[in-house]
Amino acid sequence: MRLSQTAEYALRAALHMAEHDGGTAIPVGDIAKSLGVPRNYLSKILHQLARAGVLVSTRGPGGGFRLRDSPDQLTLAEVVSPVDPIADERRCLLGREECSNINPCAAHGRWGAIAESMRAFFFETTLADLATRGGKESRRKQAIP
Amino acid sequence: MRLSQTAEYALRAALHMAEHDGGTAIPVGDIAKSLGVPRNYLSKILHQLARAGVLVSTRGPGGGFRLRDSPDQLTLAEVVSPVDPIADERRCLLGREECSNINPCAAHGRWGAIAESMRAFFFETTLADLATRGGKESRRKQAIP
DNA sequence: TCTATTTATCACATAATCATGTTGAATAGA
DNA sequence: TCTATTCAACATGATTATGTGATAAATAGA
Repeated sequence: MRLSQTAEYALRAALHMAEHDGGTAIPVGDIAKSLGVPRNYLSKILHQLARAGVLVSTRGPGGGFRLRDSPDQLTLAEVVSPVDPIADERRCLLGREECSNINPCAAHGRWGAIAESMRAFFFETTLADLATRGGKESRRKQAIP
Repeated sequence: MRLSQTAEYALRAALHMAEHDGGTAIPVGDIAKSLGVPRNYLSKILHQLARAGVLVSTRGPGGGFRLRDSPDQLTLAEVVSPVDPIADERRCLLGREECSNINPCAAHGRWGAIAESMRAFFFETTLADLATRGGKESRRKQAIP
């Protein structure tokens, strides 16, 4: 009942880039060392994010990965979804086919509210919101007060 | 970001038993057929629940599984935890060591509220609350309005 | 051009999850 | 006691998640 390891790495790496944002690319090795996560594995994850358009990769000396957009324009959902199917369609906690929005099961309403708040958190929160570096912590919308 | 397949099976099976409660044991085969899940796999899951004290198993003709307690005395957490570590300690969404309740990261507070509501849902909701069969839908506490 | 740096990609290794099949043990009832 | 029923236990396989290592490709700069 939590983020996959992969998604967690992706999020922490993106956050690290947001916090050390300078428009300059950061090598995988540096990020891996900072976060204390396996280098090669992180490399693959960042590559996935690059293919998804969340990051930009540059090869060769001075290369590395950087965020495609500014941190206040990237939601957690955008970072996580390429590696972990977040907020999927079936809102029903149980896998019941007979349960839908039209004919909801008892869990539907009560769990639905929680699922919705989770969805909102991932889709409304930006990297800038979570970055610890002081300064311009602009945020988009605020679903959770 | 959802229950494991195993936990979902456990929950659905327990719910099925709550809805067909008569103090009588139900064979795995019947439950598996009703839920449309693999029989042998469900058997192992129910066995785990029995060892955890959530279910009682009876062998031989007329045997099967039944709930140890009445549905309004069994929380979702009790059913799910034997097969899926739910609501674990680390409240921090990211795996940051430097993040604790004393020195929280930016995600901490906002995500913490959601994590807490999830925890409450699993620990305060009983099988009776989710059982669709009409009648005595007694509930313990109501954390989520 | 040559070299150092860095991502991209491929091939595995390992463990967990998900699932199936088979056999053994217990038990109710004839 | 015999038999059908049912859980218990074990072995095994498939798939996915997680992680490692080696090599190829790109590129900046001397």
